[in-house]
Amino acid sequence: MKLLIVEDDQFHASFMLETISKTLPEVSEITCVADGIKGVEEAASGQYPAVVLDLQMPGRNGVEAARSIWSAHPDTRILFWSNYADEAYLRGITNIVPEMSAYGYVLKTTSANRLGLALRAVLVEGQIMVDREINGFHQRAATTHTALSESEFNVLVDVALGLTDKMIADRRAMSLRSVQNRLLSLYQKLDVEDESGAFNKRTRAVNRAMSGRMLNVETLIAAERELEPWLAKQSISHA
Amino acid sequence: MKLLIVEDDQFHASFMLETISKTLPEVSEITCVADGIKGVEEAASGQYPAVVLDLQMPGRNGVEAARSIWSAHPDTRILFWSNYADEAYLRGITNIVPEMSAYGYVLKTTSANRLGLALRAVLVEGQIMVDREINGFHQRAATTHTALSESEFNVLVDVALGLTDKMIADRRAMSLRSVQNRLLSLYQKLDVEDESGAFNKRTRAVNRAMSGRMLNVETLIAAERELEPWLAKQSISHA
DNA sequence: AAACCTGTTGCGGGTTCCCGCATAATCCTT
DNA sequence: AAGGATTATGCGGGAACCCGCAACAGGTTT
Repeated sequence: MKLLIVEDDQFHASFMLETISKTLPEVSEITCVADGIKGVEEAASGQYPAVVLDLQMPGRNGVEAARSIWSAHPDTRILFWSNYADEAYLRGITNIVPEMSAYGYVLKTTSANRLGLALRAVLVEGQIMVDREINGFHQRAATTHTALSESEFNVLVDVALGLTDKMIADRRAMSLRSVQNRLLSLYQKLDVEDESGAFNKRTRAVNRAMSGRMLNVETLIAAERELEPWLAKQSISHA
Repeated sequence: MKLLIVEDDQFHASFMLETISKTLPEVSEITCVADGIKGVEEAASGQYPAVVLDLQMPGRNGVEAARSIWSAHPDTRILFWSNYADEAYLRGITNIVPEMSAYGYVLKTTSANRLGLALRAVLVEGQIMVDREINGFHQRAATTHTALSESEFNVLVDVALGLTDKMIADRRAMSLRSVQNRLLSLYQKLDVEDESGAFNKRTRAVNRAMSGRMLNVETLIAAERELEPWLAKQSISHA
C-alpha cells in the first residue's frame, strides 16, 4: 500500500514517518510533501489509498485540500491531525466526507500508541475515528446549550463574514425574518445575553463562537472564497 | 548562564534544546517546561536571565506568560517563537516589553542557522530581533493602508469583543462620536468598503482584521479577561 | 384526527449604527 | 506666532438591527 503524508512541520513529519513504518508494515512506500497544494497534486495521481493530512498549513487549508482530494478520488482514506481540538475543523470535515470513505481526526499531542491505533483503524480498516477531546466540544455544547444546527451554522458563518441580514437572506434563500430567527437562536445557544446593554449581539456572537472554538479563521477564509463568486454574480444581476 | 525553555511540543522542545547546546556554549544549565503556567512559576525564582517562550500554548498564552515574567523580573531576555507570523502577537509583545530588556520573535519554520543567530543576538547580546516575515506585515500594511494606531487598535479590540459604541466610549474615555470616528478610519485602513450594501461594516472590519492576522483569538481571549473586572465595576456603579 | 413541535414569513416599533456637516481643541511645521 | 493638519465632540437623519406578536406549513406524537 502506498501512503502520502502532507505536513509542513519537518519534526512532526519525521515522527509520523517513523510511527507509520513501525506500526503499519503493510505500507510499502511513503511519500512526504510539505504543503497542501503539493499534496493535492500528488494525490491527483490516484496512487494513494491512504493520506495523512495536517490541518494547519500555509497556503491551502487542510480541509480544502481534503475536498480536492476527495472530489477526484472519493474512496481515499484520510487521517487528519491537528494542533488544536477545534470544532470548526470537524464540522468542515464531516460536511465534505464522501459516503464510501473513512476519516480520522487526532491531535498532535496524542501518544504514539494512540496515533498508531488511529492509523490502523482509519487507513487500514476504514473506520471513522475522532479524538475524544474534540467530541468533548460537542458534549460540552450539549450541556450548556444545544449544539448548532446546520442552518444556524451557515448563518453564523455569513454573519462572521460581515454580511448584512438581507444579503444572508438572499444567499441562503430565506426571508429576512427567518435569518433573524436563526440569529435569535444563535444568541441563545452562544450565551449572548445583554441585560446591561453593553454588547452588540451580532459581533458578540461572532466573538463567542470564535473563542469557544466553534469557528476559526481558516474556516472563514475558506468561506470567503466561496462567497466571492456569488457576490460577483449578485453585482452583475443588480447592474 | 541558566536558561528556561517553555514549549508544549516535545519535538520542537528537543530541537530547541539541541540547537542551544550546539550554538550557545555559555549556557550552563537548561530547564524545560511544557506550559505557560509552569513557565511563570519556574521563572519566578529569578534564576533565569534568558527564556525561550512558545507563543501557542494551552492554558496561559505566551504573551501573558511574558507579562508575568517581566513584571517580576523586567531584565529577563525572552525569545518568542511561533508557528505563525501574526501581527497581533508582535503588537502584544511590544506593548509590554520593559525598557531594560530584550526580546526576539522568530518563526518555527526558520532554519537552524537563523535560529542560532537569533538565540545569540537576543539572549546573549541583548539585541532586539524580529523575523523578517513578521515585519513584512507592517510594510504590506503601510503600502495599501497605513498601519493601525494605538487607539485605533484598542477600538478594534473592543469592537471585536462585541462591545457597543457607547460602552467603548465609556471604557476608553472618549465621546461616542470619537469612537465612531476611529471606526471610520478603521474601515478605511482595513479596506472595508461597501458600495453594494452587502456588508455590515462592523462585523466585516473584525473579519478583515482577523483574516489579515492583525488580530487573533488569543488576543481576544486575553482582552476579554481584562474587560471583565471593568464590566463588573460598571454594573455596580450603575445599580 | 387532534395536539404539538419546529421552522418560515410578515408587520411594526424601539434601538443602535453609520456618517455628513459643523465647530473646537491639539499638535506639528515653518 | 501663524498656519495647517489631525483629532475630538455635538447634532441629526437614514439605514440596519433586534425582537415581540401573530399567522401558517410540515412533520411527529398520542
